This record gives sequence, structure tokens and C-alpha cells, in this order.
Amino acid sequence: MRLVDEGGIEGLSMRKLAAELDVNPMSLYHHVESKEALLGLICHGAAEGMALPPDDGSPWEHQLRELALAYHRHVKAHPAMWAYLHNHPEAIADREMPIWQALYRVLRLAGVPESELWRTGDVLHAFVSGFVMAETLGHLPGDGREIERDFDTAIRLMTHGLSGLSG
Amino acid sequence: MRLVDEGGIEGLSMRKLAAELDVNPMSLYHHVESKEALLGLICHGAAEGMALPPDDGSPWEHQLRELALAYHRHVKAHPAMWAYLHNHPEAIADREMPIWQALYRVLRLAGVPESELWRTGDVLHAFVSGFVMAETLGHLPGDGREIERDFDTAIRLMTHGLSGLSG
DNA sequence: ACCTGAACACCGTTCAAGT
DNA sequence: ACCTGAACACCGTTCAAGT
Repeated sequence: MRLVDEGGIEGLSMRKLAAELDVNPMSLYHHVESKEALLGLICHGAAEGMALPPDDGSPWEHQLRELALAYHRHVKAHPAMWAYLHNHPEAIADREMPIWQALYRVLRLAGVPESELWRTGDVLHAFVSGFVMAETLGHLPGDGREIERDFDTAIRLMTHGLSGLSG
Repeated sequence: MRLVDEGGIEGLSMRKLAAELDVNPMSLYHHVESKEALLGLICHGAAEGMALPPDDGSPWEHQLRELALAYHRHVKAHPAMWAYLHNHPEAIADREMPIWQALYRVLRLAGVPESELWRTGDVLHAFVSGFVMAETLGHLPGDGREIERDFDTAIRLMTHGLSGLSG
């Protein structure tokens, strides 16, 4: 994980990792099937350990914002990993993962029916991840304060759009 | 471009491309500074040639939908290129590109003020690209008809959210 | 200005051999 | 079960030499 944070996804090579562990490169293949499998395990573990806001009884709009902010923080802390994850979503496909359960809880609060939970969650996640990745890569113009404003704009756009759907 | 479409971004190597052109691998470096620069040129060219719906005088909601659908089609035709572009947005950073001008035209129709054009465009693009990439990678559940419905849901969420902002 | 061959410093992975 | 060295089939790129 440190190798990915420091040198991007190409910063982690089987040979470099083996060197860090003072071990033969080929030994790794006895614990993991391939480099892809290793990256999958790294992503899954990191996403599972992501800090999530608890249910504090506040309105769903506020809790959705807090959840998006927690996601935002995690992506900013591990941008290369999330860029990879964005193109290899299988690693967080499990609906039982804390990150999804937290989102579904908020969406239930927002009145999204059980049958639409996965669909709505996927659309919202696609939106937020698209935005956060664009920001992380420096694609968005303006300084830090303006981008914060953009993020708020985006969250309001989503929550307003969401109430339009369920209302 | 054909190499990228067929074998993903790793499908294009300087050596393979040189072989296709019946030329020495090193000759490529007299026309392009690096592999990254080459990929940038490929992406820029393809994005510039993207088919865009003309202004047919219909309401902005409809035109935004048509624009999103055109984008959707292009991504589905060149998924690997867009996945790369998603992580290397410099290649389409130029605000004068047709794809951006088309979006700004629709946003003006929607009543977005000139000072908010770039910001709003970036947020919407981040949203749509996040969604389309998730779909392209098979991250979204359901069959083709359901995903079409998701896409409509997403567009309505955006347009409704957008009118909430400017209204 | 453009092309080339040899070389450098890397990759992921297979395989046969070891404990 | 786990580790290893040698080898295979690749990479991007530099550099000196050619036309």
C-alpha cells in the first residue's frame, strides 16, 4: 500500500515489493495468484478499513454529505489506489461491505425503496467517484476553497435530484 | 487507436505499434516525445472527432440528454481510451474543444451564468463520466434495459438538480 | 531531419529444483 | 507447504552511429 501511495500503481511491482520484504520475487506467487489479485486484495482491505460516519440521527441530506466527505478524504489519502479501483470495481463489488451498507442506510432514510437501493447507490457512487477523481487529478479549476464550493454544489445537486426522484 | 480498442491501454506498446508500421521502434521517438505523449495525441484526436448533436432548438433538458447519449456512445465505442482519459484529463483540458463548447451551449440554455459555466460543466462531466465508466466496466447490475433506465434516472437527477441550483 | 541497432534498466510469470 | 535461481517474453527509453 505504501508503494502504491508513493509511486502510483506502477510504483508497486512484484520485484520491488519482494525487495522490501527481503524475499525472492517468486515467493510472492505462493501467497497470491498474480499482481492483479494482489492489487485486488490491497484495495479490498483498504476500502473495508475506511472510516465511516456513524448514524447520529441527523437528516439524511446531512448524513449523505458526511458520507461523501468521508469518501472524499479516503480518496485524497490514497488517490492512486482509488484511480485503480475506479477501473477495477470488482474489488469492492460485495454489497455487504461497510461502505455500501453505510450508503444504503442513508438512502433508506431518504425514502429510497428497498428494490431501488442498489441501483440508486451505484448511480450516486458513480457520480461522487467521478467528481472526486476529477478533483484529485487536478482537473477542476480554481483553488481549494472554490473546489470545496464545487463539492457542496455537487452534493446539493445530488440531494436535490434525489428528492426529485423519490418525491 | 485500433491497438488500444483491441488490447486496452497495455495493448498499445511502442514496439507493437512500430511493428504494425513496419518501422524500427525507436523511429517513433522522432515524431513523439514519449508513450504518454502519444496516448495524449490519440485521446485528443479521438475526442475532437466525436460526433455531437446539433442545436435543434429543443428544450435544454432534451439537448443535455442527447449530449450525454452522444458521450455515452463514444465511450462505449472506445472504453479503454476513455478509462485512460479519465485518469489523464489534460488531453481534453482545452475549453475550446467541440465537446466542451457543446456542453457550455446547453448550459447557457439552462440559464447557467457565464461565470459558473466551467465549474458546472466540470461537475456534470465528472458525474456523467463516472456513471458511464461504471457501466462500461460492468459495475452496474441488471441487463441492458435496466441500465438504460439507470442512465435516464441519472440524467433526470442531474437536470432536476441543475434546475434546483439555478432556480 | 529522419532512421537504426545495440544496449540499459526494468517488468510479470513459468518452471524445475530445492527444504 | 514454502522458497529459490534461472530463464522467457516482454517493456520504455538512451545513445552513438548512420543517411
